[in-house]
Amino acid sequence: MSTLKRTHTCGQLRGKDVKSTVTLSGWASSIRDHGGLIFIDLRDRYGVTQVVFNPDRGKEFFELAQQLRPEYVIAVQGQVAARPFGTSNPNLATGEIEVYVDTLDLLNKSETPPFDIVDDNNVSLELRLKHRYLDLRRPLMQRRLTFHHKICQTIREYLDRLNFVDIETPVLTKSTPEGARDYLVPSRVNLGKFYALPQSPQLFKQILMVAGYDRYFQIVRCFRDEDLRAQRQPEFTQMDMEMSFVDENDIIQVIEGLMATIFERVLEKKVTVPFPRISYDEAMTSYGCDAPDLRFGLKIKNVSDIIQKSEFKVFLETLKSGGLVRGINAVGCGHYSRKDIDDLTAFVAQFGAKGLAWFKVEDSGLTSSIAKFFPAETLQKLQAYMEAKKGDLLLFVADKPKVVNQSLAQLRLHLGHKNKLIDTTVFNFSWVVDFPLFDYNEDMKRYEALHHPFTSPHPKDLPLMEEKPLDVKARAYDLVLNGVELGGGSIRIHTPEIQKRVFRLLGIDDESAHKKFGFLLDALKYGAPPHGGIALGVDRMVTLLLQLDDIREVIAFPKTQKATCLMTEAPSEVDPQQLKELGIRTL
RNA sequence: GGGGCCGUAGCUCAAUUGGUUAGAGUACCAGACUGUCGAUCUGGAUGUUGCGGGUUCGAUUCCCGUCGGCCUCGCCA
Repeated sequence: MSTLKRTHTCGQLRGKDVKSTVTLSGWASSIRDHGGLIFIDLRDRYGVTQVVFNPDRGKEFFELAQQLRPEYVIAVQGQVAARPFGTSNPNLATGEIEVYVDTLDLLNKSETPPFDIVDDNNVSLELRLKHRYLDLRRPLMQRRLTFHHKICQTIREYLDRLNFVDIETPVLTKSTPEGARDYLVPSRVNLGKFYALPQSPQLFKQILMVAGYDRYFQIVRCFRDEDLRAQRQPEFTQMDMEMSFVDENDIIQVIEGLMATIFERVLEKKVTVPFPRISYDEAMTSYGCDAPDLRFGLKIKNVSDIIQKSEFKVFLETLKSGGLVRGINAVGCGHYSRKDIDDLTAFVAQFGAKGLAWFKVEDSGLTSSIAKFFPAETLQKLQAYMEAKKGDLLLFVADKPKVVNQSLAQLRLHLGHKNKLIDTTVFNFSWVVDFPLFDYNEDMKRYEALHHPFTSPHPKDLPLMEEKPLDVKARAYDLVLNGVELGGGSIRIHTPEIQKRVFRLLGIDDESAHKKFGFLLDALKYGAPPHGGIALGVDRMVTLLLQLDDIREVIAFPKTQKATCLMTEAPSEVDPQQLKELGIRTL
């Protein structure tokens, strides 16, 4: 049983502490045994302090010190001393001093860890996740999780200051088959019935507005049973908020203030507000996607008009069947080889593009294997319109709008990274606004909500709803950082009449609307205030602010791509008795 | 559900065209060493080449299946 209790942390002692007697606890990190003298880097969450064992200060503890191995847990008591001249370590915050140990307490041994507990150990994610307790012991991971904590703490303080109330919403709730697949939880006391884990607290926060909590927020776990990506986990955390008696600008201002506060307090950086706003149409036209990376150019241009004066069948037939021909000017890529262009063609093929037409810009103008199908005048127009100079490479995709946009959006990012056009030191925020309210699903032959079915249409578009639903704009807004959607929100529908009209357009009849969302429709009847809100992906935000590209690097216990936890081995089979109680049988 | 990459010592990797004793660095163990901080020096031990099958005189290498990890398309209101 240890009698030593720490007086300081391992990151605390400085020159001014010399001669004081201290006790430190932590993990033995680097052990350097010189035979007659042993140096150990003692590590805890706060830093590293070098402790020195000298046989002159007690043989008993020196012999014990010889038994120490990496990751043994110890407490030491001793005297702080300035390091001898020339031996201080400028890489360590505590590098001016060391502790001469008088008493050593071995609190616990450790097996040899499967990997070194250091920042740059270069170990596979698989092994790190299996022994996450060791991985999280690395200072790097401790800094990341602490950063995550500070972001959340700042969010809470900021919103509290603005009178927001943190209110918890249920985790066991009702399945809403719209949107992502639900995680289901069987109910023992209601055999054959299921709860769902929330994809977001969307409906509850609207209900809270009806209940008069005009400023709500929550840092809340959300669940979606869909396939994983580096940026996507089945459970993730959202900063969710909702306000009453507001319009788009109020929400946007609160969030801009929040981001500015986070940058100031946590990153100690300035961020310029307000953030630029770009319409959905402009985003799709110039960047091919609704979350454009505005850190670089290479804008997409529509050449459907210009190339009508050509004999290139691929282009002409695409236009005839309602497709588009669009392209980008890959500035300075005129030297690309046949193979380089083949690689780009293969790249866009992933997104459905059947080909990639190209022109190189030379002294004589545009050259290409397909140039012969284009009149000289058209080639000149093309070059001028694409703002192409000698040495540039023009790349075009002809296809259905969806394929053209996605291919070029990805190609643009690919070229941006490949040619180092992106300043990775900047944080570029923008709002994407004026989204369409509906999207047409070709496979299902029906309209779908682009955002979600509770998003309010622009009032001026209300008359268009039934005749031209695709022309109706939504009062929705997405926050984009460096080409990644940080989150989105909208002003909601607050009258049952409009909500019913939207449901009807989505093919949800009154009966099923009542079954699925009856409680919301009921609530809207009893004096629902106008309201709106937003939700931001916290893990995603932290990842971006730390300039990482994998969300698992900032989540303590993430899942693998197959949605398993390598440490706990969840999910796992359960006792047949458990299933029996739930009235469930596996197939 | 589709496409791709990977799996060799505790860890990170190598191993010629398929070739006979599967190597290196590091970690580990032992010894030496009173100013190291990636300690150093000397020595030592370490393999179901993910698993199963096939082809072959011979498989880490080629083929099929399977398990696991990663990337990606679809999916993610």
